[in-house]
Amino acid sequence: MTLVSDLTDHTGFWMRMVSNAVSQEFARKVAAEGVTVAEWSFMRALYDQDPMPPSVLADRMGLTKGAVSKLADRLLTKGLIERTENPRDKRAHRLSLTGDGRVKVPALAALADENDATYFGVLSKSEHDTLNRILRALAERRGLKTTPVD
Amino acid sequence: MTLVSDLTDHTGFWMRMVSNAVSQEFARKVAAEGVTVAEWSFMRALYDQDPMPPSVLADRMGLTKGAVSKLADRLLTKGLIERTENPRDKRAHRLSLTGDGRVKVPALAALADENDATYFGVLSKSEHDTLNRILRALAERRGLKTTPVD
DNA sequence: TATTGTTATACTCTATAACTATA
DNA sequence: TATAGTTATAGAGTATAACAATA
Repeated sequence: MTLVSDLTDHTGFWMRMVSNAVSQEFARKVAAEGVTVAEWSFMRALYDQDPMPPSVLADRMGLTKGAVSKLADRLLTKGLIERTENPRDKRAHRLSLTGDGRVKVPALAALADENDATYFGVLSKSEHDTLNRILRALAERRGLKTTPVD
Repeated sequence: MTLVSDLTDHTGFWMRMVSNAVSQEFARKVAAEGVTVAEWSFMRALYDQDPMPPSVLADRMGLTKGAVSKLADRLLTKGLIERTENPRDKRAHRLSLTGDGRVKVPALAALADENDATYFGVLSKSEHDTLNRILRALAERRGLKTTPVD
């Protein structure tokens, strides 16, 4: 420890380094399927509960309404989701996966599995379990519950 | 584990979530000092070795030359660094901290210390050591050696 | 008036590629 | 021609705020 702490003295530094590497590699993999990581998270959320209003999706993903609108626009252009009006409340919209979108989700999930295995497969079972436990504890302690997308 | 793996099945998901929270909180703290996280990394690198050509800084930080130029422009405007010509090779430039910039580094380092303590202080000593060890091992295994900035 | 969404604007981070000046 | 750096352009991610339509 020098008088002025070094960047590498911080756990946050190493976490950011590893996290960025994992995410960037995953971004490259999903790019081959024509989507970004944020779009994958968006589609994965709809896969479980579909249709869903933009407001709920924003809450789930920890994004603003504006950010969700922008993501939705891109996915609409790609033909992966649909946007329909709610007849009961014409202010409200409903987002859902198209057939193409629904087909794509398992392929993207497989890429996520593969990416995780590549990065964390070098750990022993016990190390991997410990890492998962610590990360979940940290997330819970800070009240994190949204989906990070970058 | 469902047929299609969930986002939360992946260690990468949790790491991204925690890492983003730590980084975003740190970004808010350094914003109060008028700089971004990328600018802090930049200044911290110059604090140790000053002056330094943009090309070396790009290599250290894992950024392109263009990205370094842009960051340098912002720090110049803020009066935190200086850019001078190398008289031996007039293509080459040298970047160094100004007096103001040098004074600011220890304050920013203190914020980094504080941020790390806030987030990881909830872990036991043994957990914290294990986390550090695993993160460094993962970084080393993947050949990571640059400074993440986002 | 309050709420749901979209649109406009802006800024950071980052990359690629064109360009300038010098070697 | 090769190299150091800057500038131009672009796209993702994100936020705030103004706006439109509806309740």
